[in-house]
Amino acid sequence: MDNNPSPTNNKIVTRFAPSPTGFMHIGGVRTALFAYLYARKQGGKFILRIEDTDKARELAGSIAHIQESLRWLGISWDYGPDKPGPFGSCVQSERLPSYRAWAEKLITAGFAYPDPYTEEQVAVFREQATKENRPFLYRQHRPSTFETWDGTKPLRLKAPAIKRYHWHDVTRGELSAGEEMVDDVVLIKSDGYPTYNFAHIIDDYEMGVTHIMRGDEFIASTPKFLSIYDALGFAYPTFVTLPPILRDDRTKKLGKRDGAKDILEYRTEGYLPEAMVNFLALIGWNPGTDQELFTTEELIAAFDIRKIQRAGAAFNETKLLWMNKQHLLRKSQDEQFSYVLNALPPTLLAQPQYSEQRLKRLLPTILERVSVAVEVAEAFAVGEYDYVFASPAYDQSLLRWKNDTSVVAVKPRLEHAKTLLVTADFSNAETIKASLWPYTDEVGRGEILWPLRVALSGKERSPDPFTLAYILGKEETLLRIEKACAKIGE
RNA sequence: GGCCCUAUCGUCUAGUGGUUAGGACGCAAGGUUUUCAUCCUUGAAGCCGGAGUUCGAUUCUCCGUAGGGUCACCA
Repeated sequence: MDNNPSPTNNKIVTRFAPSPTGFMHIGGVRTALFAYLYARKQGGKFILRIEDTDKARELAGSIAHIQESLRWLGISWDYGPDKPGPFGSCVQSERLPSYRAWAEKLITAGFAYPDPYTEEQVAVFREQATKENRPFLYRQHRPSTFETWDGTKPLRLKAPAIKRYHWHDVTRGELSAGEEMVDDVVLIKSDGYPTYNFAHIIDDYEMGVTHIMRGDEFIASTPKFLSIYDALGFAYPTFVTLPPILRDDRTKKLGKRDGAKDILEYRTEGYLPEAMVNFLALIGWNPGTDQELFTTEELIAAFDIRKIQRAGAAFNETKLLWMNKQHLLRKSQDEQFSYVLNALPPTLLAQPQYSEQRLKRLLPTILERVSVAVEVAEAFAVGEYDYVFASPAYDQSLLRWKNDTSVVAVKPRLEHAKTLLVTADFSNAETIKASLWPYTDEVGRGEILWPLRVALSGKERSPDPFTLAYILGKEETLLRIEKACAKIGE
């Protein structure tokens, strides 16, 4: 139970325990994040444990990939595959003697026995149960006498009690499940590796894990776990069930088979790790206030497991985009500049008018139109900013303001604007605007601002002419107006 | 099929035995001294259904309904 734990309680230990079977997606990362946030909030420890007890499903490179994913997000671990703890390795395949020792104790105590059946025989039992529409229970076939375990057969738990189990869950309250959920589960497989059921309990015990955060798919099997705790004589840890993350359409849980992306793909697309962390924290948790934008430090300070949601939540990429933009806008100018620069095609630097200064002046314009780096790349790929780094080529009829009958009418206005700009102060868009403003009042706003903007950008849609003039600088601005005027004369 | 979990705008969510049910994303309209974008304002949009308890239920209870999970020598 979570009885208002002290913020300096060093005894809090949480863990994230993935199996190295591929990349990490949103769901796994969110579980890791909550365990991390809680440990940091409580001043406790966070362990990254690798559950590699299924050799068949293991995928080479997964461990490194998982670590890279967490590091990208700033989720740091106190003990992990690269940092053993006082309890030894954080990789289950390196902890086999420990599982073996506990298994022997259970055998001695009469709580474990070798499975006398072949896999085929057990499969027949299971098919029979399925055919009869009842849950499969191995213990209904438990042998009356136990053989000696030679390590070649699966070792099973002899469930210490066939009963309804009750337990407390921080987010779900009082839970229970009937005896049909209690069974003689496999503890050690015939290949000598422990099952998840057994190994995670031994590890959590030996590593001093106090709070277990995990998805709600584990609620159903909790009675099986509790039987094992009881047989081993371990006290139960605190259970914290996390709500599932659902697909966009809410039809099912987000999973790898249903298009869940590798979390590192978001990095490739240019999402900021702090935005991703902020976003994930708010799926299934809330601070109880209206605050939505958090730094990771703020999340740690605000995190409270009692505010974890019960219901499943859909993953909504549109809001992630918005959140990324908010975090991007809060970055320093230097950080924003390198962010944008990294997203740009290398060919841009070869553009005739490219300069760092011009790109820097363009920066606010870019950032107010995109949310993430891939959109920056896309904007440049479709030529949205071509005019900034090369003289625009365009149809002169575009220069005509809608109130003018002919494009010729705008020429004298552009020429006058040019004379005003010759003496204008170009230190920013506002000063440029000030020099032009009286004249726009005189001839009409659209009458001069539209053709001026088109003369500078060549585009139907673009930033305002003052901003454009500032980005281009005085020399280039005057040159482009001149060119536009010349074009009208043709 | 058994067992278990869940249910507030389209989405993420706040909230209470009596509230005009609040915020955010998205959407729509208007405005911010031309267009696009930004920004601001406004708006549409919700308590799954039925009983019960109660003076009063979105809130508590029960029954439905819907969705999800689970019943491996996977985790």
